[in-house]
Order: sequence, then structure tokens, then C-alpha cells
Amino acid sequence: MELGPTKEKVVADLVYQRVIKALQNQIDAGKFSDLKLPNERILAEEFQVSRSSIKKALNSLIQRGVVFQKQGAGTFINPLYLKNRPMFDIAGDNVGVTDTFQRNGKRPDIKVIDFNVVPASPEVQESLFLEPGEFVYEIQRLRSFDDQPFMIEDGFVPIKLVPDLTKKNIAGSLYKYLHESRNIAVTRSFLTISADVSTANDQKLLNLKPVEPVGVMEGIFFMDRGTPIEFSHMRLHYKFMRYNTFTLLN
Amino acid sequence: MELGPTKEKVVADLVYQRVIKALQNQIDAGKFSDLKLPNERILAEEFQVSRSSIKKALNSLIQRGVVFQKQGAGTFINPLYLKNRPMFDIAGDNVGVTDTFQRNGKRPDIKVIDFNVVPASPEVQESLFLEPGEFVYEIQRLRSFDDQPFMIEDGFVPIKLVPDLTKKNIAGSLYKYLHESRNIAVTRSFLTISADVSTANDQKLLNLKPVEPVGVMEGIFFMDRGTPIEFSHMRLHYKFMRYNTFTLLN
DNA sequence: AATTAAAATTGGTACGTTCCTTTTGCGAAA
DNA sequence: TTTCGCAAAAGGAACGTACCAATTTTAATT
Repeated sequence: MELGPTKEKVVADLVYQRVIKALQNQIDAGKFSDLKLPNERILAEEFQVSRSSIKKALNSLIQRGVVFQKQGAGTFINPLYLKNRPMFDIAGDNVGVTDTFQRNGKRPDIKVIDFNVVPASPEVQESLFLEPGEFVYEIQRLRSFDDQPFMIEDGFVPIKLVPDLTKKNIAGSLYKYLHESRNIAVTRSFLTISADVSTANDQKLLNLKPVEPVGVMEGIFFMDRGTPIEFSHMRLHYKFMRYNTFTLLN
Repeated sequence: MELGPTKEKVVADLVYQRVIKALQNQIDAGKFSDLKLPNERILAEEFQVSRSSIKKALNSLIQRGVVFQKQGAGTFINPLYLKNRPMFDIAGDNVGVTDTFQRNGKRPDIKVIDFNVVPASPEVQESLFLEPGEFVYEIQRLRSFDDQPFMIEDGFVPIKLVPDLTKKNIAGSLYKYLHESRNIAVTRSFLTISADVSTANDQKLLNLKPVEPVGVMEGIFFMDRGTPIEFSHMRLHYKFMRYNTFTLLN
């Protein structure tokens, strides 16, 4: 699959990735009408790979909620997945809440309300694992869909991690900038989701009636090494907050 | 369910489970002060198990957000985990929302508001994967903490899956009943979390002022085989809805 | 001292084997 | 017909090997 000269980063040459995609396609195409997949040994035979690789691939599909397994019985497609596929596309896909909303071709407008460097408050300091007195960017933004503002975002980023941040970087996707220009990948998040009465400020910015509430998402995003990169507090127009989650009990 | 000598179901005789617990304890005890674990080969040597088993154990800790790995670098403890351990105990632990709230010794009061058998509405039918005309229990309950009602729960369970449900079973933990008496394990859930303006009914039952909102959790719980066992619609006092989630990006 | 290149470290992928445990299904017995 | 027990089917666990890829460390060079 060589297109360009050197880089290109072909992600698809891993066996288990290949199997995942193939199975996913077959499932989406309705190949297994009885909702049951062939057993692992057969799959290994069909794909001409080891059973271990099949296991690894299936494990990934399990985590996504596409299939589930039961010892002694087999591997089955989650009926919910077939019924409600679009939901599953979103489930769990929540890091970069900021970025998550770039869906359906609706490109969100981002308005920078405030952009400063301030000393970290105790809460921020604690959350970002900073020493007392360290400085952070405070980034306040208002996000909209087609002139409908839906989210007030208050984010804090340690300056030591991104010393050269500018208002221009902030106006777009912060994570895209971090990734493309600084090779920082944001790969984990810890979020708390709740609801709250809307404040006067919420009502003004989000165009809410006094009785209408906001959804609140607050959390920490961190990079590969586990270093927190952003503490974010988000207040959303209640009609626009929908958090989908697929959970394995265990 | 015979409690005799033979069964006992010792869950702990699995190698990787043993490793998970040991590592978890060592981490909690602060053994790795530099936040770095020994490499996989060393761990295998120390625990006298194969590297594969170490990998399996570490993988589990990764999913829980306790540690993370980076190729070429090593395995590191998530600093957030150490800082905020109690949060991680709750994260993702959301199936049986009904049951999740039995924490802190505060035993919640459950009041059965309504308990009937009704034909499944289109939405319920769709969600529970039923044929048109099938019947479901409709279970309406109000949950409280120490006289503070916090959740109105409207649940639907197919009668064919639990033909002998009674009001008595419903008054306690439904899932405990299913598990202990019917050997049905609820192991997966798909939830959508949002917020809404409180209705007059909400305000009355949850003791809310008109301006105060409710948190909404709606979703499907299913059992081992992927069969949906309950569709549940929950409206929570906004001060009591806190959903924690740890998410791996990718 | 700074830069660069090689080597060691460390996790990732893939395969294969062996044996165990849980379910399921079938056939024999009651 | 129903029940019971055994064989088969299917996933789970564990081990081990070999080699690959990203990162870090070390050494050599400039």
C-alpha cells in the first residue's frame, strides 16, 4: 500500500487489525444472520492466522460492544449493536470533547472569550499535578453549531508543557495542534458528568431560559506518559449534552 | 444453589488475577515511588510466571486506568490514580445503576410506585429486542438516601425472561434477585446521560424547586448472552447525579 | 560541549501448543 | 416423555518462542 515517499504511516499491516476490520465489515454487512460467529478455531483457519490473533481481534470488538463471548457457547453479535449502530460509533469516544463535536459536517464555530496566563488555583494545581505557584494558560471558549452556542469551555493547560501557545492555536482544535505541531497525543481522559442550574452567564452565552439547565462535564485529559495536559470545565446547553457509554460489568 | 463444601468457587486461583492483585497492592502501598514499574520480563521473573501472563495482568490495570505503557519506555503508574484513588473505584462501575448507590453504608430506601404488566411500547420493544405485542413488566420506583429521594426509575423487563417476578422481588435489588435466584448475570450496559428541565412530577417526587433540573440516565442492561434484560429510564435529582468515566482514546 | 550514531532497553505483535472449564447436544436409561 | 450422563464443542488460561518497533542510553565523533 505504498502511496507517498517515506512517511504515510500505514496502520493496516497488523494481522489483528486486519481481522478486526474484516469481521467488522462482515458484521455490518449482515453476514451472520443468526448473530453467531464461527468459533475461534474456525476463524483462525479462515483468516489463516493463529487463534491468538483471532482472540486479540475479538477482544477489541468486545471492548467496543460489538460482540460478546460466552465460554462453551460461542461468540455472538450484540443485537444492540445492529439495532443502534450510530450510537456505538460515539460511545466512549469522548476524549477531546472539544473535538468530538465536529460531526455531521457541521463545523463548529469557536470563539475565544478569554486567554491568559494565571497561577494555578488549588483545584487546578491538584488536578494537573503541579507544584504550588506554577502557571497555567486559562482558555475560555464558546463553541457553536451553526450560530447555536452549545458549550462554554474553561480549560487550563500548564505552560511548561506547551510554552509557545498562542491565541491562534487556541482558536482551532487544541489537540490537533498539540498532535501535529508538538507530537503530543492526548489519549486518556477522566471525566465527571453532572447537571446544574444555569447561571445568568450561562443563560446569556448559551441562549437559555432561566428554567433551562446546563450539563456539566469536568475532567482531566492526559497524554501518553500519564502527564495531565488539560483540566477542563465545560458547561453545555442541556439539549446538546448526550454522553453515550458502553460498559462491561465484570 | 447449594452452599456445600465442594463448590465454593474460589476465584483467586488464576495466575493473572494473582498478579493483578499483587501489583495493585504494591502500587497502593507506594512501592514504586518513581511511578515506574519493572519491565515485563523482570516482572515475569519476579512472579515466576510467563511474560504473557504479565501482559494479561497489566492489560487489565491499563483498562482500569491504574497504569499505562509506552513502547520502548516502560510501564508507569497513572499519577491521577494515586491522587484520586476513590474516584477510580467508582469509574465505569455503572451497570446496575440501581445498585450502584448502595454505598457508604447508606442503605437506600426503595419505594415501589407502580408495578404492572403492559404491552411493550414501540420504544421499549425496539430497545429490548422484542416482537410486536410482547409484554413487559413496568416497574416504577423511587429511591432515597436517608429520606432524601434522589431518583425516579422507570424500568421495563420482558416477562418471558422472568415470568415469576413479584412486587416483593422488586422492592429490593432487582439484579441481586436475578443473580441469586435465577442465575442471570447482568454484565453489560449501554447508557445515555443527559440533563433535562424538571417536570411537575419530578419536582414533587424529588423535592425540587421549579428551576432545578434533573439528570437523565437512560439505557439498556443486558445479560451474558447479549439479551437485553431491562430498559431503564432514570431521572435523578441533579445534585445526586455524578457519573465518572475513565476513557482510553484510541 | 554538542551532535550524531550505535547499542541496549522495553513494549508490541504473532504464532503455536497444551490443558482446563463451561455449555450444549445427543443418546441411553428411567 | 423426561431425566441423566457423557461426549463434543467452544472459549479461557498459561506457557514459551521469535522477532519487530519505539525509546532511551551510551559511546563516538565533531
